[in-house]
Amino acid sequence: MLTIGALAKKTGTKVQTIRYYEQIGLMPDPGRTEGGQRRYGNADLDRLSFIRHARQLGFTLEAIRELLDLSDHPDRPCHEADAIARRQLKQVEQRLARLEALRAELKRMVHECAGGRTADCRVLEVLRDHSECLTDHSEIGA
Amino acid sequence: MLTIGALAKKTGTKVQTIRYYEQIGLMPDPGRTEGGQRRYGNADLDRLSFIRHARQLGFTLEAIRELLDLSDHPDRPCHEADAIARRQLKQVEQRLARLEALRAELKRMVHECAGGRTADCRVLEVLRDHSECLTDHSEIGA
DNA sequence: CTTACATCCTATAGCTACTGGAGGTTCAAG
DNA sequence: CTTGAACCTCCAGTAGCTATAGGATGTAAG
Repeated sequence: MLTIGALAKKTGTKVQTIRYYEQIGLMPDPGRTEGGQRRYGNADLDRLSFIRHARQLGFTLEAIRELLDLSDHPDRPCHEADAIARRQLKQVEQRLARLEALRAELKRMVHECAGGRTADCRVLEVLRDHSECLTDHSEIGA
Repeated sequence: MLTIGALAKKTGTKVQTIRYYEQIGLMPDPGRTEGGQRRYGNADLDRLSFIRHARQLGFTLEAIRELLDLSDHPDRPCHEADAIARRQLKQVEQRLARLEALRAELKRMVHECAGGRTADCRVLEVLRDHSECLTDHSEIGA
């Protein structure tokens, strides 16, 4: 039986994060000691490892909820899990494309900066005038 | 003189977002009509365009605050603006590297899924067992 | 001049995925 | 039996918006 701190260490999760996962129903209510402290077993360790791994691969908590649900029903067909993973892959590829465009633009900005007064700074100039951009980057964020 | 809605349309920003930028001090308090509605001029349009463009390039609002500050003082040396852009470029490159690793892993997962029962699903299996991964992807997010 | 209606106003809450702190309790070692 | 690390709950905060409620304003048509 693991304390929450031991489970946290084993999975590379913060204690608060585990409690948070419990709160939102991603982790089940664990057993408790008489004094009210949480104690975890191997099933909990597996489940949390799954969650953390999926997070590292960029899946949202909602997607992970679905994946866990599928994982809990071994007899159902697996095309749903496949679809979720494909969706994730697509998103990653879109973000990659956007980031590559950003990198090009930033490189251009930085390389053209001669290091004089801010009045002549290419970095600021490019930000001021979108029409100087070569790429589109219309969507926000990355 | 532009209404907030017109300014929003011109810059591809939501009305609420403009009010939010004002609230956090990124946009100045605009003039108002007798009835209390905001009215914007060309300086506001330029400033908001600058902000939006920088956001599209992935700069945080804090970085944008610095860039705007530099932009407001044309006689200062510009190495700070350059440093901010370089920092941003570095971050973008790091994210690119991570996303490329994720893409590889997701591709492998998806391609290995044969489409049977969830019990045999490669997607779920890989998530369950991190040791099956080829890449590291230890940091979270993307 | 009035009415209709789109747009505006403020204030507040919500989103994702956590993280941190205050103030108090429990557990295990010595 | 005492100490002190680790636990507990509850609440607030992060970034960067977005959405809603409930009401006021501005403008164009009749």
